Amino acid sequence: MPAEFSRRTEHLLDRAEAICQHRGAKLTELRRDLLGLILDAASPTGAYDLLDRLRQSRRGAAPPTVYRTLDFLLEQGLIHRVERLSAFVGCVAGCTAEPGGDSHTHAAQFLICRECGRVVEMQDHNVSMVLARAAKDAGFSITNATVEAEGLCSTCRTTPARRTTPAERTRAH
Amino acid sequence: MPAEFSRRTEHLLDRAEAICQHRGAKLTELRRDLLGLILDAASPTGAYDLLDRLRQSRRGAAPPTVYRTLDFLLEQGLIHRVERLSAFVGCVAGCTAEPGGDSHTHAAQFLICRECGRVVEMQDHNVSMVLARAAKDAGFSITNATVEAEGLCSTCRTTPARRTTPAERTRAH
DNA sequence: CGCCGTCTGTAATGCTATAACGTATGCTAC
DNA sequence: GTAGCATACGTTATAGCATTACAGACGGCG
Repeated sequence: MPAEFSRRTEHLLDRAEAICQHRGAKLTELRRDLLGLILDAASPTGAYDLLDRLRQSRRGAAPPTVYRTLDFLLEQGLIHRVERLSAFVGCVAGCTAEPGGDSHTHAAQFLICRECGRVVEMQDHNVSMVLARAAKDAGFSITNATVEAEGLCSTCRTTPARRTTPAERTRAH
Repeated sequence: MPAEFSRRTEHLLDRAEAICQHRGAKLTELRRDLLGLILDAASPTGAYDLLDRLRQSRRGAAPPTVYRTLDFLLEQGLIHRVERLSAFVGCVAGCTAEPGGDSHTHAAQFLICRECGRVVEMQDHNVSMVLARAAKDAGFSITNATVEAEGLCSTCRTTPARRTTPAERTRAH
């Protein structure tokens, strides 16, 4: 049976399902469950963490189960991979796009706070444009870019440092 | 005994050694050898590939040998890590900086051709500035950014596709 | 029905990175 | 000189991330 998620997540899942359907792709129960786990997590989550959680509803799950499903979700633009963390995070923009929307790839940038570990997703057009421009000057046409910045978030710059653990971040909401 | 490298690489190694000395860091024989291997390779190289090559001059080398040394070289700005490839590449700018130069971190961007696999390093100020600006608007101060774009290089856009193997790229020059 | 493509299960393996502990060497202070 | 300390490196084991390869299940379609 399908897993249960927060109201917000269930809503995003329904939108994602509509988007997939419109594209002729199937958001199967497995895919829906995994996407739900990712969307419900408060921060980027590793593949094996997801596997552990997935096993609570699917006993037989194994690494390929997760990686295959992640590949699908990445292709559909419903999640992102954060390279520096080897972790995956939901893409609200991808899940709420108009079902008719053409491209499923949109440029994102991630800001990772080295103090509290929190990750923020930006979708800044200037960044993508300037990067594309610079690449073009080098004779290069970009299809897809990874932009991940490490630094301090506004909270951690102004308050005494306190690093949250991954577990704290993961289950919050 | 120290390993032997191309003329160009030996020259870069000498410069790197001067830079380290100026900073009070020691470019030991191990570190020099590994940096030489990285600089001599024609493309980003994985840690275990480097380990294999390193063993030709150091029988006892093991993963920590390599990773510790890579950490040192990264700290000194003599190499970069390409996240998308889990691989390491020499930084000519880092190896040729003025020994008096202050910061050893300079922003770099990588362009990875998905057809031929070649990687180009850019150091575009606009990209760093626009990214820093966008982050600031989100209340974030960047210390360090990963920018890696995938796409097609000028050659691969104009000629029939022909993907080189990692091995071909690695030993070229 | 028989074929084919997609999705998932299962076992094994490979690649990337780190932990933990030991040894050697060189520097500084006394 | 030697005690104390820091740095560099050796060695063994293990943790963490990802893929290969093959098999079964299921649905659509000629």
